[in-house]
Amino acid sequence: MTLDRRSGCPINLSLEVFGDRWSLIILRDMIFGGRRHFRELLNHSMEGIASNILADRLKRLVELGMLTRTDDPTHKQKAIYSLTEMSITLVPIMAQLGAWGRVWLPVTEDLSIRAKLLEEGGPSLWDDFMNELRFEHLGIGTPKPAGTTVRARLHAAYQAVVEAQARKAS
Amino acid sequence: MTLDRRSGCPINLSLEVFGDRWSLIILRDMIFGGRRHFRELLNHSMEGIASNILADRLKRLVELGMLTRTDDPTHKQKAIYSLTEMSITLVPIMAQLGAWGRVWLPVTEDLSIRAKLLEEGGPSLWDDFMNELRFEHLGIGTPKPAGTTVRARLHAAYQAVVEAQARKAS
DNA sequence: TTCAACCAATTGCAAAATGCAATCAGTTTG
DNA sequence: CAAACTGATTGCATTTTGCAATTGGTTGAA
Repeated sequence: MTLDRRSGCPINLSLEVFGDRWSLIILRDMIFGGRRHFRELLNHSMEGIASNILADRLKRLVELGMLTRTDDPTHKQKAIYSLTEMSITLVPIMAQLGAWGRVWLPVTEDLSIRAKLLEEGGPSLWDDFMNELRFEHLGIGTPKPAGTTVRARLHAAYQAVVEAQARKAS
Repeated sequence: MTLDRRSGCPINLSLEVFGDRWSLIILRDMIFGGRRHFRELLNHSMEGIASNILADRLKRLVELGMLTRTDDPTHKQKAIYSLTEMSITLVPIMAQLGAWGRVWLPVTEDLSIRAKLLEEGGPSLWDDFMNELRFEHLGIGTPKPAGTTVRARLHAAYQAVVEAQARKAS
C-alpha cells in the first residue's frame, strides 16, 4: 500500500492515509473501545461496517504502518491488531475532532461524553492516555492500577450517562 | 444535504461532514491560501481537483453550513465563497492534522513550514488566526495592519523556503 | 461590435469504491 | 461429532470518483 502523493502537503498526506469514511472509525474503536480482533470490530461496530470493508481497511492500515497484526496464541486463526506509535499519536486529532463535532453536529449525549472529558482534560490527559495505549499495544512503560486508567474513567462516564438515560426513559 | 447519521458519535459525525479526499483540501485552500472563488480553487489547486468534484463539494459544504456563497458585485457570474464560524473553528483540527503529518508522512519542506509554525505557535496563534478569518469572512472584529497577520507571516515563511530551495537548486 | 478570455458550473462516460449477502476453510468448544 | 466461531473472500448491484469536453452566459479590449 503506497500513498498517492498528490502533494507533499501534510494535511493532504494525512487525508491520503485516513481521509475516508471508515479508517478513523476503526482506529477510534481500537483507541477508545479497546478492540483488538476482527470480530470485535465487526460485531460491536456502532456504524455497522461490512466485513469486506473492514478486512480491506485493516490490511491497508497495516501496510501503512498504522497497525500491526500478530497471531493470537490462544487461537490459531485469531489475529491481534495493535496500534503503532503512528496511530497512538492520533489521539490529539481525535480529541479535536470530537470537540468540534460536539459543538457543531447533532451528537448524542452518551456518545459524546468521552469527547467532552477528553476536551476538558486537555493535552496532559491526552498524554496520559497515549502512554496507556503505549503500554497496552507496544509493551512500553509501566501499567496503571486497574480502574484508574483514562480509558476506564471515560468508559465509566459513558456507562453513567447510559444508565441515567435508561432511568429517564423508564 | 443531510448527514447519514450512522451514529451520534462526534467523531463519526465529523467524518460524515469532511471524511472524504477533497472537502478538507478545499477548506485548507480557503483558510491558508485565502481562496474565495471557484476558479482560484480550481486553477491553483496543488492536488489538481476536477471542476465537477469542486462544484459538487462547494455545493455540499454550503448546504452543510460550512461555507456561504454570495454574488460578487464586480462580476455577475462570479461567486464569493466565505467561511462560516463552523469552518473557521476547523483551525485546531488543521493544526493537529498538519503536526501529525509532518511527523509521520513524507512531507516536503516548503509545504510543511506553515504547519510547523502553526504547531509552534500553539492555541494562542490559532486563536489569532481564527480572529483574522472572522474579520475577513464574517466582517467581525477589527482589521490588523497588513503584513502582521498570521496568514501573511505563514506565507512569508513559505516564500522564504521556496526561495532558499530555488537558490540551492541553481 | 466583434471576439477571445473568463465565469461557475454541467454532462457523458469509464473506472473505482462501496455495501450487502452469502460463503469459505480452518479452529475451538460443548 | 456438531455447532459456533475465526478472519476473511467472492459475487454482484449501486454509488462515487475522476477526467475531458462542453454549456450558457459575462467581461474587457480591439
